[in-house]
Amino acid sequence: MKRSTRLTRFELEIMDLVWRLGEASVREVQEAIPEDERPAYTTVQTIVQRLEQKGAVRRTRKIGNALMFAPVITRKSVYRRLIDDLLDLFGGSAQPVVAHLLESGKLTLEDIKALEKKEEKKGGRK
Amino acid sequence: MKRSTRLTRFELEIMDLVWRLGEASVREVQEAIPEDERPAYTTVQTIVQRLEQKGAVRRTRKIGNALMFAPVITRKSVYRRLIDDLLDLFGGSAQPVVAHLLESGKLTLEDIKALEKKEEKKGGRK
DNA sequence: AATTTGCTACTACGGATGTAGTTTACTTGA
DNA sequence: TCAAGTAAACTACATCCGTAGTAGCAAATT
Repeated sequence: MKRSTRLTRFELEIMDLVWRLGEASVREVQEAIPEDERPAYTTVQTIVQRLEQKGAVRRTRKIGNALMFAPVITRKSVYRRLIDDLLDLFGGSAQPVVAHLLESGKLTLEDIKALEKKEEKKGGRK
Repeated sequence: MKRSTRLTRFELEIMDLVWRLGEASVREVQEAIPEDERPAYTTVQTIVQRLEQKGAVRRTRKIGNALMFAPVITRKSVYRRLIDDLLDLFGGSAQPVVAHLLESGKLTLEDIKALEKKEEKKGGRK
């Protein structure tokens, strides 16, 4: 399987919107960005084009004279890539990452317990 | 406190070496890179210079005609920044990150149990 | 002292990224 | 049908990053 492309921060933000909207025009994506940080229409357009080149979204149809775009890659695959990249930086070990999360209070023991349960359930079959 | 600078992948790799060496010349850093992926001396030099500009390392002294460099920022602060950045992409929640780690087998329940213990010990005081 | 060696400083350059203006083409309302 | 409004395409551009060459100075060696 082809290794999913690496997306930049901004591309990620746009992808997030496309994922949420399911299918959207450039204009719709742009207007989904909070007004106080909304970039120019053409900026969003450029990013969407780049996402298209990277195979992250595709054109679905045309409404009026606007093209509609839909996601091609899944949130999961992108997230996995992000995490894998981070792990590489940490020498491949996940433990320090979790340790940091705990330390900074971003993750609580309760969170972990909840996840454990979920994981245990899944663990058996597979 | 000033927000620590964002380092690139390559800068991170170089920092890793500086941290490990404690104090080192550009040449020493370069030669600490595995031969098969060792970049040109001047490439490493450029990165070290950029790290210096970013305030990540500083010149300590001169040995012969070579400058020595030492880390200014800590591994911990950089790691924290990396993780915080990742969390931002995930909307600030750590849970999906850990869920992914578990799912991909990068993290086992044993790892978590070990971390839990460590954290519980620390948890009380603080 | 003169030559060689090694290091620093400076310069360069292509591709990626964030940001957006301009031109062209299509749609739709009057 | 013709103008007004949008949207797509194309072009632009500064900055960052990875990568490295070159010039010049300092140190060591003969």
